[in-house]
Amino acid sequence: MYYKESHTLILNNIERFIDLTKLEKQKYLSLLTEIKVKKKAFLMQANDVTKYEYFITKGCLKVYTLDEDGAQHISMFAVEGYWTGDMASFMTKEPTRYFIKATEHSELLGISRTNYHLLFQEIPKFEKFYRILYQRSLISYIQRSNHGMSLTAEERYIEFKKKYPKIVNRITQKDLAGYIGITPEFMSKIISKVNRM
Amino acid sequence: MYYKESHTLILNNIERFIDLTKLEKQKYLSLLTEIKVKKKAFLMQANDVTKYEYFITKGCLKVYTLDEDGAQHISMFAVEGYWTGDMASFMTKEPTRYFIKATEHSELLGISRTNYHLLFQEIPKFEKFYRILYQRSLISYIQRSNHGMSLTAEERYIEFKKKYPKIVNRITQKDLAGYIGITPEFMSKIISKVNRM
DNA sequence: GAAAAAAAATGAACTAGTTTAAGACTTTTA
DNA sequence: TAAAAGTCTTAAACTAGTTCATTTTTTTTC
Repeated sequence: MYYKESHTLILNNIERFIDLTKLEKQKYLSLLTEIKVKKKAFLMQANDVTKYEYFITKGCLKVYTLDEDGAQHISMFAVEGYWTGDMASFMTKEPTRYFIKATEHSELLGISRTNYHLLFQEIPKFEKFYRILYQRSLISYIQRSNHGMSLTAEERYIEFKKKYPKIVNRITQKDLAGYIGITPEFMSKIISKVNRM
Repeated sequence: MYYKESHTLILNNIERFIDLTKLEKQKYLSLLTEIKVKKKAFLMQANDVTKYEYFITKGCLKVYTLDEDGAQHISMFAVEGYWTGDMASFMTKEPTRYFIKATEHSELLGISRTNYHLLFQEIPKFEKFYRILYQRSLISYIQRSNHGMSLTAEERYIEFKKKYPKIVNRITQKDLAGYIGITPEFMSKIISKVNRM
């Protein structure tokens, strides 16, 4: 039995934490929707009520909010193998404050709210999968929220490069600045300084 | 059937997300350990391998890391009704980088690593409980990590007061500075400025 | 309840990061 | 493939936040 590449990718991701029978895999895959997003297109915009949670099988997207001055505060870059979306809006049906924009042509698998809840009824061990997935994300966000408030911008940049060496080369300096939490001008200074060292 | 106050508190917390039978409640409570921590005593110190995850039934604790200069970077204040610990160390058995210190005489219920895993075998619906608990924590940490890098210290202070009005009065200004991510001196200036407004 | 220790306030000199502006370089689009 | 739009660099003037030092106030301890 062969799966297409995107399906292999998502099943491998899930089988890090739980085992699935062939039948369960089929059932699971049947609950997903394939989505393509062209470069510069939006997967989500502020005030949307988001209907899906997403798994990226190809490409790169940035998740961000806009402040009054129009500056982008980027909360994550999502590439192949990452999960993304706005969980708050997904769960509560409240409109989102986030934008999700493809920075490359991207392909995703989405699970709708209905199917997300159905999934737990049909294959209860997905509770375990999500329990562990959220637990791990939580660990890294706790760290990020601390570092954001205690490290200098230069230290955060060096850490980002170490933690996500593959992502650095796929995004613009401007977007990286939006993630690190500084202006593009200061990002430019930091990079030239760090490269000189 | 009556439960003691601390047991009522933790059961109510759990029953926000799942229903439990009397038997399940008894089973669950039997897996917990009661812990008391005197003011200024440590529940956890860097390099410990943490054996428990905690639920606070009384008191207040601060969770923090120390930097090279000895400054405390506080990641949370845990009061009655909150869950705390170091999930990374709890899960992986790696030594923690965190300190958890009681800022008031505190009482907690702890679940050991063994019992945590046993719990999922004995009462599988706890997977759901933790799935939702982690999901909600994740939502608020994502927000905090963004705000930490995009709001000014004054904005973060105002937001903290709005979000945790009861906690503000229980902690020192110095500790609040460690949470906001600034020096105690600048915290003092912000507070006097905001009060003047 | 006096002495000691810790927290809070204030101010002056400093540094990390912002703003504004302008020119060079790169990518996108027609 | 030329023009337009966006990105990157540099620099000068500025502001948010730090550091260090001192005094006052509050809390802890014996």
